[in-house]
Amino acid sequence: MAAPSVPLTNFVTVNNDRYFANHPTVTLIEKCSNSRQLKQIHAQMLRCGLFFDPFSASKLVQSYALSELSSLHYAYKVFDQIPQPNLYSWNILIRASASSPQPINCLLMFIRLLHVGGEKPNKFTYPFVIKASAKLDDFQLGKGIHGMVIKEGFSSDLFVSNCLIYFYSECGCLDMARRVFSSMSERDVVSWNTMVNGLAQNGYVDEAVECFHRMEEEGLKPNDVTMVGVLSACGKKSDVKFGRWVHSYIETNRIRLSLILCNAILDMYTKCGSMKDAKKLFDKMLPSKEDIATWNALISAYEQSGNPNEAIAIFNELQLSKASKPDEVTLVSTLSACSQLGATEFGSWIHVYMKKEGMRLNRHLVTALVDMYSKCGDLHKALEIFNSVDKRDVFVWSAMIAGLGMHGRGGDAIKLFLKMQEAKVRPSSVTFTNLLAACSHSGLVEEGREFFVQMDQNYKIAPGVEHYACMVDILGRAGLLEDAVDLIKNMPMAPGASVWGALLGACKLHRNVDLAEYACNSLLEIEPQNHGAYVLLSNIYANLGKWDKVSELRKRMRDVGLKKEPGCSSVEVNGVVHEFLVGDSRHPLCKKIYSKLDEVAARLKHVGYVSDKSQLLQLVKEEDMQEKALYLHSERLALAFGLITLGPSQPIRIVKNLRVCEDCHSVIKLVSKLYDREIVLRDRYRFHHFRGGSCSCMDYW
DNA sequence: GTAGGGTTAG
Repeated sequence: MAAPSVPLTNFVTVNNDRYFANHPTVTLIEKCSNSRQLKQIHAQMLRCGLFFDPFSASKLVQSYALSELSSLHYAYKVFDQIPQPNLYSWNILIRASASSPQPINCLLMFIRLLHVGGEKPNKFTYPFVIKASAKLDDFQLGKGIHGMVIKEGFSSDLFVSNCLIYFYSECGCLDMARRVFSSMSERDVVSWNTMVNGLAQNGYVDEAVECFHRMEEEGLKPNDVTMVGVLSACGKKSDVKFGRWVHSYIETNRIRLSLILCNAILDMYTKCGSMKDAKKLFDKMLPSKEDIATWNALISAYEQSGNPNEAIAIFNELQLSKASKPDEVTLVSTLSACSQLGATEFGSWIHVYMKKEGMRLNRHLVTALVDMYSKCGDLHKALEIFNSVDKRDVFVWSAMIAGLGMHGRGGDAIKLFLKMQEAKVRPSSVTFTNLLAACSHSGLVEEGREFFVQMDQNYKIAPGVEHYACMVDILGRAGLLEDAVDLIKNMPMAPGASVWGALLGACKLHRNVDLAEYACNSLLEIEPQNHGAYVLLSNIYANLGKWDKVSELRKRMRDVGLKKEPGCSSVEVNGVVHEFLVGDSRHPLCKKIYSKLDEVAARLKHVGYVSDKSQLLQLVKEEDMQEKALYLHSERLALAFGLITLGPSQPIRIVKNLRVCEDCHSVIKLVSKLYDREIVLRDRYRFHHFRGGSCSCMDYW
């Protein structure tokens, strides 16, 4: 005789489950306050046969899968013991899996239900399966499910439709989201919220705001979730005036100030550049600090307002206080702060922390890691992360293209862009900015021109002012100054400061003084306080020996109350970032640093090196002092400190706030050879990898 | 004869 497939029991399987609906043991399930009690009831149900009643078993599965005592894994095991699970039980697991870290299980269960379930999915099944498709970012799958929804007659269900709007928005297919939304015969607040948020998330910010107004007109009362979407749109528009209006709207309409809503307001002010409003709100929020979201808001506020040191200080405070555990959002912002500082060691530490905590890499984290490793000079590591993930969205691709570009690997950036197309990921306007910047760093003129045309014609992305600036940069660096000027003259919008800045840089490179004066004056009309413009023009004059013009310019700077932005370089040693200003003597190892510089100078002289003083602002007339001024450039102090403190096999990674001057560039090249060191320098525009006496930029920057 | 959906970040 064949062995029975179910455990041997004396109990009879009960098919008429109605009988047990109000069984006292079943009603006890909901009263359990810990998992031990739940397991006791479970045992009792097995003993008396109640477990084999589908209704009672479903209540048990529900408790395991969805209550605070939940263990989805255990719920699955219990489910597999039920001889004939009812649709309710199936739906419980489908629902719980959709919002679990492995939404794929939701679909596996759905398929199992279709094949062996013996019951058809109902209106409670579909919303979760659609949600899981959205979380898996699987457009084809979701579309297929949408087809089933129509076929099975659930397309008029409010919940199903709302989920479909959510799904299509998540996949970036706003046309379909709008179509579902407008085909609905009734819409509730969730329908509107999903639409407002979907529009805002996909960058249709004006339409999101319009949708919010329409919602009001149609007599629906917006709630906190609606306002989060509207604020997200404000942040993306950088429209602080409207943002303040929304803030007061929330207060006058007494909309529930959930923590997420508070954070969204905070975030909006930060994005609009109003740290004053942000700080005011944050101080009011302090009592809820044990919540990670509030910490996140503060960290990201500092990070996004250009105060990365403060952001990291808050992160450390959070770690020390143990008030709350960092989550994905915390790490994204903190990684971004590391990117700004070039703090490789701290950034890598966060990466290790994530692995240790078993955090799943979401797309935001992947982007942040790729960005951090790229900007900290470790392109190899950035590529490793990029290659290790199989789902890449437009942000991940764009970040990697930017990374390759800033390291002077324009050709590889273009190859990656082609791969991105093979992967059928639609490039955004940011992708093209990064791609054009990559062409610029590598001097790829024809490729740049081609992409500039393609983005408009093939991808229907109209070039913005930033794309024009890149294009002017590409043409200008290559010496095609006339083409650059033509392009500016034919721009459909007013050329911004970035466009004139690019032209000015090109003029400096090619020593075109007339055009430089024109570019500089145009730039100063827009930004009268722009240090860089004065410095660049002054360098051009100095290059040509027009000292009278230099001093005239210096006077003009003084008149508008400007000082040259001091050069500042940093180098990270053992996780600590050391900062040096030009001519700095504040560092405790100051004496050693200067004697190292003397040694470097002597060795350089020995190999016949002569310094190039053409780029100095004419601060000092004496030859001797001029040499001294170069000598004191912040990147050299950082370099000397790196030589003293880092082991011979450790690369010296320097971050500078301004562009590296030509003389320092030559010196660092020589040092990399004489001292057999790998030196990575990040300046305001790009990376320079020095090794064996040459630089990855091929002296083109 | 049990039940469900939408929110902050790069």
